[in-house]
Amino acid sequence: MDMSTKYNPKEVEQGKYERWLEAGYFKADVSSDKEPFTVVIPPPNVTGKLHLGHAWDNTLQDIITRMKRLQGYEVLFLPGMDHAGIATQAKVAERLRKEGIEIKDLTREEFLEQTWKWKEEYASFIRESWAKFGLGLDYSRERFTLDEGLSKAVNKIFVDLYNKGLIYRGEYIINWDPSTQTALSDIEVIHKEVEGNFYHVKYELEDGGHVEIATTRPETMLGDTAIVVNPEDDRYKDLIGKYAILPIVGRKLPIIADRYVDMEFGTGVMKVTPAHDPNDFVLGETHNLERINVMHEDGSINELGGQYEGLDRFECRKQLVKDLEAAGHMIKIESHVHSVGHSERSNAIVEPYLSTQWFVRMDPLAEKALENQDTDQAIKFVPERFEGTFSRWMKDIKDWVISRQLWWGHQIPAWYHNETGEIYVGETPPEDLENWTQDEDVLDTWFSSALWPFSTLGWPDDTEDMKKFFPTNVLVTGYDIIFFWVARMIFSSLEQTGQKPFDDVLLHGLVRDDQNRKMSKSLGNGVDPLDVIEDYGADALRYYLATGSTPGQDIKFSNERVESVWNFINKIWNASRFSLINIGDNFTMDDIDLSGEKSLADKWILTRLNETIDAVTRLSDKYEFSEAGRVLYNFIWDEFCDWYIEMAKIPMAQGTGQEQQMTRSVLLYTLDKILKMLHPFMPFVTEEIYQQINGEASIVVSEWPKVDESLSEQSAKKEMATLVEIIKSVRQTRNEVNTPLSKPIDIHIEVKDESLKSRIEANSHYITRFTNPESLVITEKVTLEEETKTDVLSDVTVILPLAGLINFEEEVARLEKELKRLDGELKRVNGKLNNEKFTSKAPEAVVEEERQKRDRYTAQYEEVNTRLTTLKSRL
RNA sequence: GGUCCCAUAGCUCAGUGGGAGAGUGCUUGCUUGACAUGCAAGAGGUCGGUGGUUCGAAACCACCUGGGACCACCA
Repeated sequence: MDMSTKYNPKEVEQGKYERWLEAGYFKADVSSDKEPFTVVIPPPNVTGKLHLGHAWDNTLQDIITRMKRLQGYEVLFLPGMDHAGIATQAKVAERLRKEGIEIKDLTREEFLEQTWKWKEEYASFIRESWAKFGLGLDYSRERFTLDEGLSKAVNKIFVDLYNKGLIYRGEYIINWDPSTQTALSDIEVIHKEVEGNFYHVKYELEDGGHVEIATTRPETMLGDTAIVVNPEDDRYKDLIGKYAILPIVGRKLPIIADRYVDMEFGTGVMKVTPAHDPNDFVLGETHNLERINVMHEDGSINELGGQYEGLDRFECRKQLVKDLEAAGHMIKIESHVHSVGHSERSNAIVEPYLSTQWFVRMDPLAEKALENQDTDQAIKFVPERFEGTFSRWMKDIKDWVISRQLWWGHQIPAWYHNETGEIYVGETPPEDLENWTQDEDVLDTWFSSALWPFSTLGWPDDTEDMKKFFPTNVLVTGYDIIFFWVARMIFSSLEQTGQKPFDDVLLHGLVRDDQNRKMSKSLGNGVDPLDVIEDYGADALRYYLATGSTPGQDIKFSNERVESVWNFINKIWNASRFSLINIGDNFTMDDIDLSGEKSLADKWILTRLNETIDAVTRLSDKYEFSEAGRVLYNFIWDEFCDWYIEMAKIPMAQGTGQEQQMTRSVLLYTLDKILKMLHPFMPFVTEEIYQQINGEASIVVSEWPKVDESLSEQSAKKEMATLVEIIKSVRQTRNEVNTPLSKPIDIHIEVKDESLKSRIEANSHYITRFTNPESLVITEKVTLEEETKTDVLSDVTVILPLAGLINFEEEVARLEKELKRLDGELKRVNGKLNNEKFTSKAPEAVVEEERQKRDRYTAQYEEVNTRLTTLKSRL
């Protein structure tokens, strides 16, 4: 045995991960006949280092897979990373800019070369973090969303969907980020409440008079092509079919009617700008209006903006407002809070923009995904409520813009004929390639992430991995990416493989700081998981993250709690030290023999161990790790350490050889099961202790504990409960009368039941051990003339003669209070039992429990009452 | 506007139909031979409010109050 008195995470963690990898414990064997269990890691972006959210996510995956590995499954925990198109491109561009290089001065190839370098750099940071976290990943199967196999899958799916008519190209209003100059999907746009203005502009009518139109984006009026009112609106009915004049520009705008207009809102008159607003775009389509796009891709005004050409959109707004005011066209400006879309990545204000893009037709895919939830193939969401989040989103989903005007990503497998303009879409380039030009755009990152559970296993090829490890078993991720990722994996997998991508989805929340703010780079409030590991060790961090909240709830990061986990691990460490010291060097797992005569402590702890194994297994299967962790914590600290080990010290100090052997067996047996149950939560320290016991053998590939009913004895629990009650009673009194354990006192225990009396006598050495009596008398009837403290317990009465230490009157008062309490309990219990509705409707077990309580309280009441009477007679 | 989550001890949070719990903090005592990062004893809660369902509600339902998240095209 070589263990310091203090748990040192750095020493413990040193070198373990490398040894696990060398031994190949995490390598999944496709030819194994064991049942497979598969988890794919949610691929982190290669944009930066891993944060606490990753640590949490990965810990849960690792706990699940380590547990399954111990339970005899062929486990595949597959690692990989995401190229993260926009985010990575932006980071690389930023770094280049710092080096004085502008992205537009590079060719596509040159830029990609730089980006691959970046990717390699960050990939190694990420792998270092995974190692620190202790993740049991099969690196032989590591994937990257841009690698060859995955690109093949992406192309195949693009072509398939195109051929099925589920991917199309067209000119529509999309969300445009003028900063990164790319299209964005709806969910990449973050809406924020912004203090803006409502500009009320006067549009003169051709025939005289005017209408008042309110807008929040006056610069878009440069692209107005109509005025619209509600056909039912009496105020404006007459105007329909006439013309208004666009201020400044002077264009004639037809006044049209459409029920879309809300008569109650604003002035009830709306300008229509089909090229710069999604609703106006739809109006433009139904009414066949011209689309005038007045902006360049960088958000500045183009030549169609006349005198404003070249101005940035917000500069143009200012200038236009000035000009409208000068021309007497500005009626009023009201301040107005409204929600404005911002780019998730660049935070630039998103411009609704007319643009030619590629889209996925969502309705048929969404329908399939929703229908699947009504079959026996339904995906189980944990917690359940997120299935609602998923289906609500799927139900009114819009088509998905998948093209991005970037370089870093999967270039769209579409080619345009240089002369005819004909489109070719295929997995391989057209044969006469010199006549064709490939689409410059790449696909949305999430298009490839959506294929992750099967593209990583070799799909579309009919690989052995696909056959063995797909569908995967559980996907663990944050609820914040249900739309981005989970939903898209589900419809993609159902469409492409005909199977669900995973059986279960376990959703966790977000990591927040101590002020309950989301941890983010911009706030600078992020906590680096590697710093936490440096201070407390990976095992403490993992246990904290796994048990710090329930599924779907956010976690408020607390250093204090991680520290208290460190204390717990230190406790485990020292309990193991005790065990190892006491079993000695020559006793091993093979020497465990539980067939001989066991002490009460042995029987009790083995019974409780069985119950703990059962509970931890059950709770973990339901992903209730905080409960499983609590059960383990209580068993280990409160029962194994505080009671069993203390009791085991007796035979170890003064028992016979046989008794010592049994104690060694039970100690080691229990410790072994404890370590195995803890291992998924804290892999490093459990491995260290396991190897202290077993030498080279690794706990990683050991076996999950099983309940052994032959070791359970329910009666031991009851006997133990009585002993604990007696011991606690004495301790309590010792505290009250300020008599430390070092000072022996006389203890009398009155037991009316003969068989209970003999059982307590047989175990009196435990009472002696914990209470340090001068004399211990266990008898049927105690009669003492001196002053006593009397504690009436469930089955026995503890009487301590404490002449001079306790006050007669106080003792009487205490007993009276006790009598009153028992009286209250009795009234409550009798109230229930006398209620016919209770006895007839409540389950028999519950009624029986109440009856037993009544009997116990009655006996206690009588006992206390007798004592009290005696005591009073002496006053 | 719609949907969802949260409200339990000073603090952080478990507990989802039959005895109000843990960690931490606080009080008191203890150099007990694994651990003072520990041991023992203790104080501290009308489980946000109101009403309902039930023999029985912290838990289930409705409404209300307060906090938070997400979704949504209101010019």
